[in-house]
Amino acid sequence: MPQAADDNRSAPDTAERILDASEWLFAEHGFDGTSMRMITTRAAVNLASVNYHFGSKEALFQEVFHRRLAELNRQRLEAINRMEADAGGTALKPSQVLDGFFGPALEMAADTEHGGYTFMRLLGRTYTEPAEFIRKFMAVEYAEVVERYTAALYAALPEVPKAEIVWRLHFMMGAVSYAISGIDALALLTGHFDDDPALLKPRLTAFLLGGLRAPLPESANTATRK
Amino acid sequence: MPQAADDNRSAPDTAERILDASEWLFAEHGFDGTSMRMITTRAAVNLASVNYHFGSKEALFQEVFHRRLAELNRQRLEAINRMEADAGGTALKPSQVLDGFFGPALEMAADTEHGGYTFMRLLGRTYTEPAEFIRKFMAVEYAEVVERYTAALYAALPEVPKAEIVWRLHFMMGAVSYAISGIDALALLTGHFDDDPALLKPRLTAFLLGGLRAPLPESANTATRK
DNA sequence: GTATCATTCAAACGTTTGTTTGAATTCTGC
DNA sequence: GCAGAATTCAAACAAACGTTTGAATGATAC
Repeated sequence: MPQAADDNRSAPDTAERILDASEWLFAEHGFDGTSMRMITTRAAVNLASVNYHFGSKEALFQEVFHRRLAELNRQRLEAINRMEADAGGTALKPSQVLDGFFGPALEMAADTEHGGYTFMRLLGRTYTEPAEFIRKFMAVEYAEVVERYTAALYAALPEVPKAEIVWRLHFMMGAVSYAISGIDALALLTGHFDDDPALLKPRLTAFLLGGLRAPLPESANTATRK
Repeated sequence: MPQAADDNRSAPDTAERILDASEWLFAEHGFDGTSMRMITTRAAVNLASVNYHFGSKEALFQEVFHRRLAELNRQRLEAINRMEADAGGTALKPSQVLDGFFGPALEMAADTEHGGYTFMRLLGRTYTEPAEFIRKFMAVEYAEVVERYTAALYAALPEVPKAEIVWRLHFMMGAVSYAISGIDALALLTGHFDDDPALLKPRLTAFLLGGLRAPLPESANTATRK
């Protein structure tokens, strides 16, 4: 057993090396496509050290997510707390809400030096991997943030039915996920891609806002706000 | 060897049973998470019959995709051919282009009886699985359709820079993919989901059109159309 | 009915999988 | 420097992996 599971100071760097190596490998090959030997080889540690430090492959996978998602959602909550305090009881603007929610994710995705980009690629592909144990802890990790931001969107768009907002948030998450993790696929489908990556955020924000504020479909116009 | 690889009449149903079983399993557990024994057990055929009929697990995976994508893209090409013929040289409306491209996919996704929904879930998660051999044949399978539809979008939105259109097409594919394959994830994040699935298409179309026609980001306003 | 093909089957192939073990080593507090 | 805990290490474990084999069964043609 390691001295203390949550104390990063006592464990020199073996655990961290494993996290970094597996983060990249999971993003590249998926959970099942990544073996313990691939991980320990890339991290340059002994094969048994994963089980020693994390207990199992599944537990390691969860820890890879927890490390980043905790920070990501902390930033999101901080952003909405600050914005709502500044607004003093009045509703936020839709663009503010989107910025608070997707901004931290896009910033993390822009960080190619400390693994942020790698993790966001992993996160994108994990949304569509419906493995049981993954979905469970994702729900826990996201619960508070989703509740706060959907409430903020309800207030920001009082004329849009709540069900519509939930759907559009879902669509937006898909668009963002693709924007981050599917760049390779895009390049493959449309030929080469010689564009400035720094332009991603304004491009994406414009697109999301357009979709979020789009006119309601006819079938939804008759629905009452509940 | 089977009598004839492309003659569905001579092979009774073993090959088809394998395709149906593996389609569902690949969607549920991914390529690496699905074993030959899971496939042959679910299809109720002998273990060796996959290699006999398809050659290998990878070749089976490709055939699962080819079977559906060939039909999907055939419909897409038929749709754009018909629309452009009707338009007689004038540019199509953006909503028409989107309908031609995403309509067949959404219809397939609505078919829960013949595996269409299962396949679309599989397709959604496969976009984010960057396995080498998968990306290769996806590019081939999609080449013609993407070329035709991007060209139609260029003509439909002459005031929008081409690079912007390519990006927005990418965003839209992400939104659609999530809309189809990520419903479980959405239900998990936002609580239960008591909504009419038939409303998906109008909801999604409204969102996509809003995003596609959104005002350009400031940073792109200065860019010239190339 | 016999020859010829396609297909199915049970069994085994050699690898690779995640995990465990117990001894060797390194670190920590005194 | 010594006791005791934490960590690393090489080796092994049973189980599962994709694929191959050769004989048994099925269907088709003459």
